Amino acid sequence: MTWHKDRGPGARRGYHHGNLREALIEAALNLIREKGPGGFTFAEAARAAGVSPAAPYRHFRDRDALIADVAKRGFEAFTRALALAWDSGRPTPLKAFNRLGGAYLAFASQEPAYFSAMFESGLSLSDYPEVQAEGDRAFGVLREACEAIIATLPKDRRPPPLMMALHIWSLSHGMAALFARGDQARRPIPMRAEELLEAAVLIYLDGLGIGGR
Amino acid sequence: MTWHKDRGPGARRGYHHGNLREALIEAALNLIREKGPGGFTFAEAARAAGVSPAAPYRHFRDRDALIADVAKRGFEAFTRALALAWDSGRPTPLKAFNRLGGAYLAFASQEPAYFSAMFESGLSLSDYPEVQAEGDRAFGVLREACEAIIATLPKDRRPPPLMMALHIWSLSHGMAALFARGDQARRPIPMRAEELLEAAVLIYLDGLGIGGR
DNA sequence: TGTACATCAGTGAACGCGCGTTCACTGATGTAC
DNA sequence: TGTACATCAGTGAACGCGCGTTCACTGATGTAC
Repeated sequence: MTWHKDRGPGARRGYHHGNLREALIEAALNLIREKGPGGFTFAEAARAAGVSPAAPYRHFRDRDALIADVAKRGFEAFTRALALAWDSGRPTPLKAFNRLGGAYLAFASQEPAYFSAMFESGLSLSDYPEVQAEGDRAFGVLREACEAIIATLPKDRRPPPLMMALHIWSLSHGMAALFARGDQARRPIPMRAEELLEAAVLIYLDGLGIGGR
Repeated sequence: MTWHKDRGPGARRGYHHGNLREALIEAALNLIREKGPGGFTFAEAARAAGVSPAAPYRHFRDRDALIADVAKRGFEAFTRALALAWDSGRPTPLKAFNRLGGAYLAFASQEPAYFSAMFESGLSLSDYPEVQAEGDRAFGVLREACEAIIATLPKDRRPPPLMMALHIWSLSHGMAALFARGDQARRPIPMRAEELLEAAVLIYLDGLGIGGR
């Protein structure tokens, strides 16, 4: 057992932190979770990481750059969660599709800090193309799923995949942002958001002529 | 023409502002529009209104109280816009329903400051019940519209109105927040958000067995 | 119609605070030979 | 394997700034009689 290999998360080695970049991001997530994306400061993140207020500048150009990094990581985690839920459409596209919606809501609920950094931080996406790119990858999972669903329809009744994907995204996102988010801005409703979304998706798919009655 | 009656908006009478409360709200809207709900300060609102930094305390307990008032007014305007679009379901519930969706998107696009104060300011709704109440009234318009649509269905195929209203709200809100908002957080898509929403609503209604093919 | 007075809605100076950022610096780490 | 040196990733003190909030105050307005 040596000092160097066995320190836990957040422990300090001495003069050099060793993992400051990660520690700052972790601190940012905690602060955003508690106070929203507005109530997070560079200085406080430094303090939480146990480091002088000048240290973060070795890793991030400024406050926005840190938030952008958080948003990017959020989208990476989001993409993983969605892809895991979709699981290439197994066992059936329809079942997998419903899992996908559930995963969207679960992410908003369990990772409110990521969620608000990704969607409500006010970052200009054009200033941070790498964030946008990760967001596009997450959307790609959704679109892929829509394409698989569409493929089960006869050729003359297939809707444009982009349109369908944007519909499903809007529906899921609206529900997540209004009723499923994991912070105090959640609006209470007398039912489970997962079931609400599932019902909406069923009706929508029915409207497309899929599954059903 | 007297000095007292003819001053324009924002003009000062002298020692007493005469309309400070309104001026502060107007200033807050401008600041939120430019910098988001986080980038708005009590002090700057006072400056914009041409008044000392202590003056706002005569009208608002603190910064949050001002934002809450902005959100409340936003919901009032929103309710009016939705009710106007719905127009009691004239000439037909279906046509009016589509106008309603358009009005939702138009509000997000034309009033981004209200929109973000209402939905993204991080206010705890339970701390400001009057904001929640106004939000509920806006939702009431949507629900009323859904009930009118549902009434056109045979009795044995009517979905629960609350469920349908929450579906439509989620769909509209997601689209507004992602693709139709009037600020820099809007995500560009290669089609008009209004048409995208209209298509989604048609498919959804079709799934309910309304209108159609 | 005047006058005295209460109330209202501002002023402006002051406070303590935390933030973002910079600077010259220094301890720790990595590498060339 | 040592040693010299370059580079990296921190320190800590300092700065100017704007914020929120308070305070005793005062000018303007409204009202009772």
